[in-house]
Amino acid sequence: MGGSGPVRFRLMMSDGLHTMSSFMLSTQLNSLAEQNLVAPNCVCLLKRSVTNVLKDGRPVVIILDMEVVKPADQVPGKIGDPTPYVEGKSPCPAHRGAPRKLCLSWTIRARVTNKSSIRTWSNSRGDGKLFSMEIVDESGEIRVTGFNQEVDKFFSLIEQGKVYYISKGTLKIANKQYTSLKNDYEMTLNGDSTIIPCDDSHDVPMLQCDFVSIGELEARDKDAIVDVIGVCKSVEDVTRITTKNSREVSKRNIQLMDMSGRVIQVTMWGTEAETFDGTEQPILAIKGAKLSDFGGRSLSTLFSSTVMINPDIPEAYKLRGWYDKEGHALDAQSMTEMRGGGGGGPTNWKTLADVKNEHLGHGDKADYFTCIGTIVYMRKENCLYQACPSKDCNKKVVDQHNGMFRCEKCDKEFPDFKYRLMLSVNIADFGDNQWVTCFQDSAETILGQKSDYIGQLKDSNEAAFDEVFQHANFNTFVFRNRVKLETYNDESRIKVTVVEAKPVDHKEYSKRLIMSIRKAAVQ
DNA sequence: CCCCCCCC
Repeated sequence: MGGSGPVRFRLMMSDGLHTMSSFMLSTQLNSLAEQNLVAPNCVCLLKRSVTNVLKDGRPVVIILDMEVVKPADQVPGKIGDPTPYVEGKSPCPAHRGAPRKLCLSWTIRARVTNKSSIRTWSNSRGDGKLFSMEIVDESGEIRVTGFNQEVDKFFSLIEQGKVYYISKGTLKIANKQYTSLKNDYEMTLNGDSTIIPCDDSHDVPMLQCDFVSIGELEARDKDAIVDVIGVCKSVEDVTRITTKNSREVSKRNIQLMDMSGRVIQVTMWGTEAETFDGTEQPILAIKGAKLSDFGGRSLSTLFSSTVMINPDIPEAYKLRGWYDKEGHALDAQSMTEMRGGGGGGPTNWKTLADVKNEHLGHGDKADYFTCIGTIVYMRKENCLYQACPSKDCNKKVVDQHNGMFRCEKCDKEFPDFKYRLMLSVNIADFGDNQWVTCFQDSAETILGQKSDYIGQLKDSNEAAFDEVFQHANFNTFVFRNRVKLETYNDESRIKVTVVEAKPVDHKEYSKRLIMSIRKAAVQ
């Protein structure tokens, strides 16, 4: 049994003729042992059991339901003179004295926890179609695959969440590379297999997860398949991406945090990404997520992953309580570090005073931060420059005063130019203010107009040009900035360049303020 | 007998 699972009790049982020590209590019967109801020499009635065969061939009988018909203190001692049961050698009364043989004519009763869609393949070894499912009973879990005829026979019968009697499949060694299921075997349905729905199924467990702490993912191998549970601390908007195979797919990143105090980025795909609502910071349990080394460590869901939102399991309630009480206020460190500091990763929110107090930009590399800022002043003088008209060249051109404009970078003269923006803006928040430089895109966002139109106004209608600036003043934006100490003429000063300016998402902003207040209240 | 699982 794995190190972190519940205690498992092993029993030696005797039927008066033989003893066998490879009995195990299923965990829901642990209380029988813990309360000493099951004690040496008590007489038990085995009502339900399943037999598993270990890798080395030894059978293990998992006791699913058992009644103690006579407590130990009412039994004088050992009954009979039993000898250890030896597979294939000990005579077995139930088989009229013939050696009992463990054969694989078995039937299991298991719940389908995950069912794939039908997939086709075509390679050098042939082609065909298949579906697979994950099933669980009291004793464990296993993946089951049906090919071709078995797809036709069973696919439509199977409903995720339901319980079935399954008999006569072929077992083969599982390739651990593709699964987080705790079973060394996988089952393939064959021509003899039968699957029959089971209606009385309340006692069959739902799903088995072996959650790995997020902090522990650092030590796991890339491409490992893991089960995780955490709080969806924050969620990014859904985006559409085009894959290498030119397929379009929806994608959404979330930040998942657990009691290790660590955060990891999880990417969800397709419909799951589109419909996921993380605004209430739900608990997310994922069975079979793939660990990637992107950004250090990050996770991605697979077609085979099972994503559960606010699952009804103890781990989820524990996490919820922990997060609401203290976890939310933790300065959690992410396992997923974003390169360049700018894109995609967790946002580095700062007030303008923080930027100065924490000496951002004083290190070797530039720092990136995001702030809420209100425009209090813009230098409209020199905010436009005449740039090279060729695509992707924004170099300032030199007016040749003969109707031509020269680009040094392209080493070419042009009869025209394009206007580009480079706007100095003073932004303020509640505590401080800061001069920042906005280039083309962010300047256009702030001014609400395209640069060529602004240039046109400047040349033809100064009142309208001024009006654009009047209109833009005192608006508030979210600014993502790059900050770096710059030295010239022996003088150092902080230079802040706006990487992106976007409108304030007031819902998100309010949520973050509430978080800050909570955090301040705890400290 | 599949094992594709995407993007930065």
